[in-house]
Amino acid sequence: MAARDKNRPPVHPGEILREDVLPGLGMSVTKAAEILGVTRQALHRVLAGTASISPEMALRVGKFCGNGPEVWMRMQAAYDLWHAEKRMADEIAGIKTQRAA
Amino acid sequence: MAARDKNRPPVHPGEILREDVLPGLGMSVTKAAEILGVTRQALHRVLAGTASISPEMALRVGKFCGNGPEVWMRMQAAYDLWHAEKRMADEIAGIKTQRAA
DNA sequence: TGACACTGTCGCGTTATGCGTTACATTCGT
DNA sequence: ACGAATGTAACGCATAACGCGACAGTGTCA
Repeated sequence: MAARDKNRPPVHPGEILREDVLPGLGMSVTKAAEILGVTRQALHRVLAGTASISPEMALRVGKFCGNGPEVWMRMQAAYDLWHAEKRMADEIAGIKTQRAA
Repeated sequence: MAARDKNRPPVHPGEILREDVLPGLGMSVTKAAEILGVTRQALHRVLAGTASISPEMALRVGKFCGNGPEVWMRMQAAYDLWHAEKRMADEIAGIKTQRAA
């Protein structure tokens, strides 16, 4: 496993779709969107990183690729978490970890 | 690992908080919410299952418990996925898995 | 009994987001 | 040049997390 640098943002799931999955299948965005049952714009938003992988989208893409939805959910969670962590760093630091009595 | 029955819905993360975490610490909902930096109502919504664990909430609870946000993210993702899968079963079944050329 | 804290809910407003729809400009292959 | 695919943008809709205020029920303690 090539662990990613923790100081660098994780790749957006759409990046994988755009750069690996679709080229690997030799499939256009329009055609993929049609198969997925969403509009090409909705898929494009995911590819461009302006929309997240929703649970619904993860199910679609997971079935489309054959690797299941969990992979895409994990990628999205890692992405969301990294950005939220960066944004809330100060506030989180102020929360004291509790100890069991 | 005690794998859960796939036909039964996964536990909501709030259930763990309510039944294990808070009792283990002997802490009230009001006090916990205060430490987390959210309103007691917001925390209650999570405990009651009427709100999900957002990435922000996962960070708070993860720091609060000391086990990190990933556990809570995974629980929420499993919960969301199970319900979405149930809801979209027919539509997902209609998506054909693609084969690399 | 009365004062007080905790809890479960409800409603409202704010903000954010995924998705569909329509529309427009650009690029590319034939 | 024509058509297909693409990248964007704007609008509306539905959903959802959160804070805030309010109210009722419960339990505890002086």
